[in-house]
Amino acid sequence: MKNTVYKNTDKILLAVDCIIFGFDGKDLKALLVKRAIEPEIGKWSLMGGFVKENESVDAAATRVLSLQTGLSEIYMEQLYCFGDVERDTAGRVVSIVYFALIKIDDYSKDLMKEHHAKWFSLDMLPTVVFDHRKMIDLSILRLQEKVVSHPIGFELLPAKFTLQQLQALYEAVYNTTFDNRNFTKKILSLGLLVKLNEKDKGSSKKGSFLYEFNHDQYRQLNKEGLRFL
Amino acid sequence: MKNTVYKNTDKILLAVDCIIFGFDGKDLKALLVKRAIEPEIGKWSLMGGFVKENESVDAAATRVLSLQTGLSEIYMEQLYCFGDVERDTAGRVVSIVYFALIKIDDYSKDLMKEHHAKWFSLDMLPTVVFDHRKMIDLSILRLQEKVVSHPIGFELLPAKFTLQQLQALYEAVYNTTFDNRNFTKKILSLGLLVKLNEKDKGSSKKGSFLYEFNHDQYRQLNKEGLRFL
DNA sequence: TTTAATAAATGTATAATTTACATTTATTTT
DNA sequence: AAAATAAATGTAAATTATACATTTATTAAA
Repeated sequence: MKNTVYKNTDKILLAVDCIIFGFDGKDLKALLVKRAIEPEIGKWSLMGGFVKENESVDAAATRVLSLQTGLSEIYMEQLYCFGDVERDTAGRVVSIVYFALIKIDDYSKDLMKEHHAKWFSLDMLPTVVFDHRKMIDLSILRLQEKVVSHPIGFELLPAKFTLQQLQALYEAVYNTTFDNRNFTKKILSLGLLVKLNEKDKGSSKKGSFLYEFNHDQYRQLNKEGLRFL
Repeated sequence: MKNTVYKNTDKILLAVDCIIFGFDGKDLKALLVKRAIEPEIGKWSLMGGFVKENESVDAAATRVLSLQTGLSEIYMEQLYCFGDVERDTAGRVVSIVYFALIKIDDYSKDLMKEHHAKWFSLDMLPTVVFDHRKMIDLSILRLQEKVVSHPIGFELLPAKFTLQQLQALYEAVYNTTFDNRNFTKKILSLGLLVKLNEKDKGSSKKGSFLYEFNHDQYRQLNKEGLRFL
């Protein structure tokens, strides 16, 4: 496509950066990579790339994510456009940031090595390039807002999980603790969970029952705009 | 600033579009203008303009808004980046959309004529260019989310207003009706409003008391993340 | 085989919040 | 003085949220 009509206007480099959250059963983590190009090569960074002229911004984000994680069909949404003139020290680049939620085990160790990627707990993040810290901070806020009305456990937990894991996830997101009786009561009352006839024996002698999400009910609640905690 | 490092990447035209909401005491309205350039010249459109190479995206939005409405220091936030390849029929243009809230009377009739602008009730919107309808729809959703936790009355109502006006605003945003006893109770319990010793006699023989926002309490609640209705 | 150890599962009473609902009040006009 | 009009106001019932401790299932050790 040619810009036949809009003459003499300033074209700008457009990038996408992706912040990827995962949950290891205990902590919320963000996936960072060692930056592969100058400037700041080798420093920790969000996954990013440039938007091509014939590519939608969404497609660019999907491409970057897929290229670096090997994952597709993951939960992703646009977060914010960072557009300060001096945000990238090497030139004018406006960045559209996306945030994604993945099941931490879906991301293969091989790809991790290949792209020099590493999971960091949110309270142990290293220094990152440019304005990426601002991006991460904003994404954590967005995640918290999101969680209020969207059952994100879906995206971050394995298909079968225990109530303990689910509660730990919510506690990690909100950085707080909940009374487990009240938490269980509330979550179960939503009809979102299906109790399985299977136990996870990993963490106790008694074992704890595994649950699955009820996808239909999830979609229903998403539409109606439920309110979680 | 020169892009000295990033070679051979695709630069893209960046635009900002602004959706401006106002409230006339009865309906929520959006401010549209007749598009001043080709293509689609003369059609209804959001206010927009191109981002300059040496200008932040935020600054571009502020500039566009200020240029066309004469207003500064108005409530504005970034909404979303629309980045489909074919969204603008005349070339590749990625648009960052902002949404703004203004007091409807602050926008002078003269400027309105000068820029061929017009307020439209949200349920009587005309056909608009490109993907502006999607932008408007998304902004209405955002406004509703916003209202849950932010006292936007501030931005949309005159400094002195009646409880009736405030309730009408919330009813317009949510497109519903509230019981006026419960609404009053709830709003007053937040300590957000200051009752004045003045009445507005415009709408009844008895007249209704005017209120002001308590700015300190507003900021406080904003920080704590209150929950409205 | 009994006992000890461990984490999972569960219930109830109280407090807080939300909802539903109709009458009285202040003022102006006739 | 009476009628008309919209504003202002309270209470009881239902729902939801909170605080809080014991019992249960299972395994490992005695």
